[in-house]
Amino acid sequence: MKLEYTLKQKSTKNMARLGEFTYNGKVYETPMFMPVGTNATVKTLSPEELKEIGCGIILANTYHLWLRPGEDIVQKAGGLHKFMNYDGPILTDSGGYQVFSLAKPKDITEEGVHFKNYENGDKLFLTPEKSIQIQMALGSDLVMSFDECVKWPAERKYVEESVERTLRWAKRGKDVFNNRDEQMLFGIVQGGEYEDLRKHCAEELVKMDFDGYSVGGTSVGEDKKTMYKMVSYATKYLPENKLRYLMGVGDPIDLIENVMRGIDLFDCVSPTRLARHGHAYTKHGKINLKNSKYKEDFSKIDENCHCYACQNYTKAYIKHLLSCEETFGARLLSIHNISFLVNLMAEIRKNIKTDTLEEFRDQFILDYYGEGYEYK
RNA sequence: GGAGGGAUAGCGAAGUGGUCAAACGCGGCAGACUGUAAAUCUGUUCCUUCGGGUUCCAUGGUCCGAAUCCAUGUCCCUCCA
Repeated sequence: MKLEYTLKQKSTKNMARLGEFTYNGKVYETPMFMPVGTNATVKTLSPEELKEIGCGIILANTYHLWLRPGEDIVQKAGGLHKFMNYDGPILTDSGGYQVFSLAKPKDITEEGVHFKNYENGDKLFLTPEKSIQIQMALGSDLVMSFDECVKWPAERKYVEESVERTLRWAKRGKDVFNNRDEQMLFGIVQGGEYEDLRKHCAEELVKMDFDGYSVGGTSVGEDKKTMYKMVSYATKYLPENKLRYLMGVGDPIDLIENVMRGIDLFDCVSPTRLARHGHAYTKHGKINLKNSKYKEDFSKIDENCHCYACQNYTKAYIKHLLSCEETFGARLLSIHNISFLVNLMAEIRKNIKTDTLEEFRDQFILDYYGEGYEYK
């Protein structure tokens, strides 16, 4: 059954919103953070661990699963949920980010985008229709339109053309999707840092009436102030009764700031990638457990954290695991980092209820960055 | 006892007269990472008051100039007895 969003409460001071949806009989609250599992697995973690952490929606990637193992195989397996043994909601990205990360400008055409398989050199061509068909075959719950995630900075003229193309692609994808009962389709707002382009893109998508809306083209190298503007320019024109998903954003402070700008869903590779690279989020900022100063530090990663890693292991032990390149270190840090963001979202929701999000943000910044923090 | 080979920065290993403070790899120390080509990538790694100083087993020598050539010594390895 299609997941249905209900708006429960709005802040009186900013655009923050509290909402919920039910999936397989379980109620999930938004705003929410969604960990990324590109290849139908959140790197190093099992579905059971994800549930224990308190994750709701997780992500998978159309592009990667299309190439390997192929959507037909996932379909034969009984769909993505069965294939990867995750019974919570799954969102699939459309391949739009790979337009940003893998394709060159000349590879982008009106019809679709040419890619070269980095594994074997095969020529690939992904179209909006194909992306939606793959996602339908995968059976994810939240399906993303195929879009162009534009680099930053970009010339206004280019962004203008790109937005129009992304709108045409959204329409083409939607026609193929044909309002399926069991899946939601999201339109993606692009438009770079240009307010009128964001507005135009949002309004045109809303006219097409999607099940939810994403804000894309952020976290591509811009400074935080610019990112926040991009988000405001988009959410301002989106309907209140639909989910809004900010794609690829996961820096802790960005979660708070963008909830205040009306975002419900976030995803980011940071917690898992940083974990594999030895870093941990803490209330007092990000730390690098590989640093020699943790060699004899027998304290928890974060005194305030109740995750499995913090309950049972010390910094010194995790540092040791990282030094030996033992995979358990990356797992423990992945558990911790995702927990940190999941817990942060819970704190955010609590503060929306009491309408104290701004005070919460100010205190968070003070704890995390110390005095004199400036948005960069 | 005899014959040969070798000793280079924390480790492994290039280099065999000037362009060598010495490639490269590992290890060490840091940094980066935002819809994952990422358990990856980048920087740094003799000392320094940034002028320079002291290095390639040790000592002596040849040469304008030596990690590189010669002599002696020390240690290690292989083979033959």
